[in-house]
Amino acid sequence: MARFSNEQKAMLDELMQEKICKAATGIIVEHGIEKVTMDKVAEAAGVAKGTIYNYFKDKNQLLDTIGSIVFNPIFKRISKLTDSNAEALLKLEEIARILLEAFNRHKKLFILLHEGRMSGMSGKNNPLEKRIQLISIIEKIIDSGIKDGQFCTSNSLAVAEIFIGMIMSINISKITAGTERPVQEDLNTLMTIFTKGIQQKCEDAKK
Amino acid sequence: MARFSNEQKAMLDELMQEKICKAATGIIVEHGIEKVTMDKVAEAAGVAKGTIYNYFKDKNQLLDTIGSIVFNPIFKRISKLTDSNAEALLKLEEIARILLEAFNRHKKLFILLHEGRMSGMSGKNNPLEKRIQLISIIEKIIDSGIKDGQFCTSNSLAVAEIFIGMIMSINISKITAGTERPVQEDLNTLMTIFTKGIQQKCEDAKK
Amino acid sequence: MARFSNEQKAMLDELMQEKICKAATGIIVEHGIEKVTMDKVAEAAGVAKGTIYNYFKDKNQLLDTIGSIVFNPIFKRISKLTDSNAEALLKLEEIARILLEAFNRHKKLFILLHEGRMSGMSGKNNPLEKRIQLISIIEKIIDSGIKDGQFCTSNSLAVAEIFIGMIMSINISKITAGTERPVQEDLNTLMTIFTKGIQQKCEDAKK
Amino acid sequence: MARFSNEQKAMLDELMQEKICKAATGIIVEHGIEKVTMDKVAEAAGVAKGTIYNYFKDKNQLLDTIGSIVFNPIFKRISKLTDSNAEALLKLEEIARILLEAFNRHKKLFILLHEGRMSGMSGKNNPLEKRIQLISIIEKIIDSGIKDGQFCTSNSLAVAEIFIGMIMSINISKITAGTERPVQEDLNTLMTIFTKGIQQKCEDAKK
DNA sequence: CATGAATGAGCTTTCATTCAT
DNA sequence: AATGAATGAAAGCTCATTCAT
Repeated sequence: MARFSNEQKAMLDELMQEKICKAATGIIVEHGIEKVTMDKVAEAAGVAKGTIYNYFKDKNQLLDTIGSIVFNPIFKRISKLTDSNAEALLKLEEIARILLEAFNRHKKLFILLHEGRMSGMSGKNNPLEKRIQLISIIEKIIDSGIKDGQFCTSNSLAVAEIFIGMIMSINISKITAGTERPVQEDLNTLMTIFTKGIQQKCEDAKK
Repeated sequence: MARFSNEQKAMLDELMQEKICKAATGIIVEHGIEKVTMDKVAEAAGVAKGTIYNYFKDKNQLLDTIGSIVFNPIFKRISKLTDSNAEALLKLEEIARILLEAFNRHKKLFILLHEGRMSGMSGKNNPLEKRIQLISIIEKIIDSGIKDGQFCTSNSLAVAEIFIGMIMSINISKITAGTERPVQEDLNTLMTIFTKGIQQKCEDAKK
Repeated sequence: MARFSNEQKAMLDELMQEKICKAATGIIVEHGIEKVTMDKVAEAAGVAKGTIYNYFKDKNQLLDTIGSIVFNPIFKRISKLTDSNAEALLKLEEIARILLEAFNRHKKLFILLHEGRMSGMSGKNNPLEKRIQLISIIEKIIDSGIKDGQFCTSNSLAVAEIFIGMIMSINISKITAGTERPVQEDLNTLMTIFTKGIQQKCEDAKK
Repeated sequence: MARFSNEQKAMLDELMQEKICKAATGIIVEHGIEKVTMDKVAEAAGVAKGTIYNYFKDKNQLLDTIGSIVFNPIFKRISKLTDSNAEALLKLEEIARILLEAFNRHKKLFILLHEGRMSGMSGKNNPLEKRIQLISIIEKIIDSGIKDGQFCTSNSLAVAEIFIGMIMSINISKITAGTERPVQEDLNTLMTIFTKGIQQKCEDAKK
């Protein structure tokens, strides 16, 4: 391979990583993460077992990478969003949209990640860790909405947890029950409930 | 062993099953499901490894049974509830309470089950399967609420999915983020949002 | 195996350990320690691979045990000797005899151990560690011989190292070159050289 | 590559072999022979893994060559010595000096070789084989010393084995126990014991 | 010739399951 | 029924060697 430039090599590397990740992802989606063995990944990817280890330090790193593929774009989009000065409710709607759309892209993999089944995944890409990050982001948005007088709730953390649950549950059902609805429809249903629920005037709550 | 009547035998059998399940559950809760080995279960239960196989076909059946121990009482309570003629909103609140309380009782075990980490769990006790059952029950309650003019939504299934997601997300956070709030508080937060969200007049929705 | 008493069980355990150790030793002797694999040990011992792990925590412990089998009796005999109040030269001769005889019992294994090829062997049974212990014991005997006016040397440690080297070298040759001489003859040759070398009067040394 | 003459090519080959051997030796000395992998050798030598195979048939041949690098100069010096007509005792002293000094030069590498840990080393450079050669040379010197009336022993082979053992044991201790003494001091201790031991008058032996 | 990605045999270890007692 | 020693398939990982470029 001495004939390839660094650039080309990097591309080939990436291609290989992608091939292996796709193979592993396929197994996860098809049979669950606990059925992922390096042998099967190798076979599915059409490479030798040893080859995987040329691209990933070990099984954990492979699974981590798969996690990153799902999570990184999501968090990048959400980061951009939170930095903007859109109003709170719009931000929340956008987060919901991002998560619903991301699901549509990654399908079954997404729910497995969300469910925390990726026990092999270490620290920074641990799905449960990601979930906590997400909730924290949402909590802050809700807090800012309260400050602006848009929302009224005495427990923004619980509300954030609830909000993320609403979204994820829709995603989970799309897999486990095979429900098929356009993202926009789900987004409307979800935001209608949430908006009404949280936008009430605080006086109402006191009654 | 002709000394024992069939009845007595059945009782002994049940006792033994319980002993083994408790041992296994202890390990799950203490160290996570992936650390459950038949050796450890046997040791914790104070029986020989082979003995477990006299009461459970295999490891999967053992894990299944543990799943049942958590889910059965929940579904029994919910069944009773749905058969009653309480009004829809009250039924939903009661389901939320049952699930939030069940979690408090079973703690870590519950979330492991919910998360679907119980890879060994087959069909009928598969947590995801249970989730679908639950959603179906909730959907029917919502439908009846719509018929009664209490609720207004064009997609009762999606709303049911959202409702279950709200509850489960709170439970998940109690483990993963260690949040500690009284069940009643969470129930209030949750029902406030949901009630406002769904109780809207249908005219509002049409606008 | 519930029918066996603890005593009988212990005996069977010991027999099994012995069987496995012998199998492993055979491979070491025949092909060298680096060719020892758990597969081959299992096959040679006529048991399944997993069975070995019922008797030894891991490969290291197996190799350690083999080391102990050789070293423990030697050190037990030598301990008894050093505790006695025999005169220094006699003690040394006895140590030489013990080591030469031990070799005859353990043949090729012994030299491999001595040579430190047992890289897999951990701490306490590391052959090189044992060698150091041995040298330390001999050094003390020489020191006591000096105090008694029997020996004259300015560096008892170096002499101890030399003494052990003489013995071991004879043993090594018995394997590598296949020399066959009665232990007593080698002992005579060895002690003649060593005695004359060290028993010189100190005045001689000063000249 | 027609630009290089055969001679030049041979020189380049040798340079390359040296570079690779040095890299491998460095790893052996630094981390032990069991840590030598072709990857690491290639990296340390600054060549590609495949390149090594252009200069060495396989890993064994590489290790063999390293052995030669240590042993060849030793045997060359010893050869010269035996061909001379110095008297026997002087020859032996010189051999001891050569081996003690060689050790000081090659340190850890030397002992690894001596210990036979170089499992990969085949026939002619097998350290144990070298040891046999060495003993044979020493035996002949002793025999000539007997003929000259200098030495008196009934078993020159055993004495040769003992002599080599004395030297090697000192070397081994320098590594394993970290003893540090000047070569000359060890040489004195060693030769004093050996000389007195073997120079005895034969009448003494007969008593 | 040099390269280094790909290979796959081979390693140690785990553990669900069986079955003689 | 109860036992637990024996089993061996299967896992993750390493590394000497090959070979297309």
